[in-house]
Amino acid sequence: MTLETTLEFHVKNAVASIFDRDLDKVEFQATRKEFAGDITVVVFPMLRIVKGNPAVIGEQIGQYLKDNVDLINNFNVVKGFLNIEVDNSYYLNLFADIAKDIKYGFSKTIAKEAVMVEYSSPNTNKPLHLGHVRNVLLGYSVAEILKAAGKKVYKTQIVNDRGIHICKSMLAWQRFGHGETPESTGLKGDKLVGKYYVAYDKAFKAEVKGLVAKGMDEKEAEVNSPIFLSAKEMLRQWEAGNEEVVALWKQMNSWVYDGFEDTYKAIGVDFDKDYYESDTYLLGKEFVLEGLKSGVFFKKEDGSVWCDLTDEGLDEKIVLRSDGTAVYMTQDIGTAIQRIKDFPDVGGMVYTVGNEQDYHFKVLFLILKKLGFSWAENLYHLSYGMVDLPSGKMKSREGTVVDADDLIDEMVDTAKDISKELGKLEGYSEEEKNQLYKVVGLGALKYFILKVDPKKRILFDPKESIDFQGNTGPFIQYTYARIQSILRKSDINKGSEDFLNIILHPKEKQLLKQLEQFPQIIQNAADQYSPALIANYTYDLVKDFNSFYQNVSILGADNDKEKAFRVALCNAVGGTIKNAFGLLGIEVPSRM
RNA sequence: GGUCGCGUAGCUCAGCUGGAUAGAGCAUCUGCCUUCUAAGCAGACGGUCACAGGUUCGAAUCCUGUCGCGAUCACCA
Repeated sequence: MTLETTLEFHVKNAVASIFDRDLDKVEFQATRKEFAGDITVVVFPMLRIVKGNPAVIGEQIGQYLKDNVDLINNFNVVKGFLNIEVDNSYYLNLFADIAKDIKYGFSKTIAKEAVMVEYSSPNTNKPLHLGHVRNVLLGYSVAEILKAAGKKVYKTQIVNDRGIHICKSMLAWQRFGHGETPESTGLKGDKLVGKYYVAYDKAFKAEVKGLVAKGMDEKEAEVNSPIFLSAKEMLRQWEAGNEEVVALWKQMNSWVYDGFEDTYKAIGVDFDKDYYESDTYLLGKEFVLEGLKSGVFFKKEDGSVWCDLTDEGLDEKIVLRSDGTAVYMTQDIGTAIQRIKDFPDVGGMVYTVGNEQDYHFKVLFLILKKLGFSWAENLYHLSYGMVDLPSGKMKSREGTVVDADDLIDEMVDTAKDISKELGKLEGYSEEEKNQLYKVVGLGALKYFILKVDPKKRILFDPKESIDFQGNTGPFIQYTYARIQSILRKSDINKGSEDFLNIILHPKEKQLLKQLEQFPQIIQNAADQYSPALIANYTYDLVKDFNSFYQNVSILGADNDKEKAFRVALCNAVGGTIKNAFGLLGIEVPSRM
């Protein structure tokens, strides 16, 4: 039972006993630090039930609690706020439970019904950039948070492997590539393919320019450019199953997948199952035709198929072109259905996709409901804000992207520079050092992105480096390393000590209050699909720890019992940092 | 134009379903390494919570309108 539920019970009793009235709810908040007390009851909302002066009512309730509840030592009333001082024994009992639980805060049960979390939906014509990094970090973290909150989770990605975009790269490679491969060039596969996507665009623009010079209208020139027509023809051949085209498609996509795999590995994320649009768009078409029969969709004169959403306040939406080919919506319908076929225990899905697609997912979910799938009630679009540069949106074709691999390398280099300057790694092997630089560099990057509310856009200025001080990943990692150092030096065995009559230092009590909140924070983060809540909580915890660390001597405590308690407290805080960061996909170092 | 989102310190961000004098970090300035890692601690400076109304005992938070920024409204994905 939490402190609030216990107190709620007693406050209700107090009101019943003093005023002969029944309260349906008691409102709590943390006591502001300028007042004495640990938790505060807000009296104002009670005035509807109990008439009178809030200060007087608070006084009466406070006195009742002090007289009747062992847990409560003292109280004071400021305006309508009843500040309650809770006996140390409550916090020490709480600590006894926390200390022996290595997964403190995590749900002890796992739901039978699973949720599938989709994150990352890359196109196979270019490398991953900072926008993908945010997507991947968010999705991975939310998946971990849901697990910690007791959900069964499958992680998945959807690879957009078919369409005109990849044909453009293929065509350019055929024309200008001279048979280049990742092996022959030493380039990562995705980088090589991306290079030809850019090459295509360059050739395309040159052709358009030429046509415009000959007097053609620009729009017309774009549609009639020979290289664009060739790309379209290649797509037609692909859909017709032309062997040579399909072979090239497989070849170039496999290069890209190898490249993606390296990047995912560097970031430290994985998937339980990959889906490819080339595998699911046909299933989507099937269900569109079925929906046409059942009246969910209708056909226009030109043969295109639509869904009428005007009753829901939206427009009509196309689900199949007049030539019978699939659109984006078609394959998303197919992919969703395929996933439930593959994993029958999935009862809902989370789509981690940028907020530019809010409308698309609104429509997709409505359509799936109309098709009558029960799981369609439990779909959630984890919509996140774009990552923009000072110059505006990132554009692959114009080369204004922050490449994922480059960014990771830069972060690791920065970590290395700072670490060397500080020179605290005596005795570490080169390999251990390099491993540490990665942990810290990635920690800085991941925390930088995850600490902000997912729905807000992020402005990333490549000229300003990501901080390693203050509210950052490295600061938290550093605190963890400090704790490990203490644990290494302490000769205490962290057995089940009895700490119940320790006299708590205010800094210790503050830490225990902070630890108390962790389980609820995990639940909130899961309910709101927000890693930012975990990040901010961890920062608050770490700030409190550092204040404790700097103001209270741990290994120099007055007696062994106190020392043992402080070491155990360090251990609990360290474990919580590690677990919380695990939810963000961030590792913690034992030294730094 | 319709719809959706955002607007908090010079900069980057917190602020839970309304509660006390709106909090952190960075930057600037002060102190603190003969004691457990100074990527730290303690402190100073910095605010008309875009603006105007409304609801309420009480509004950064809820409602309406205005302004600004962004996204979206394709037989693109």
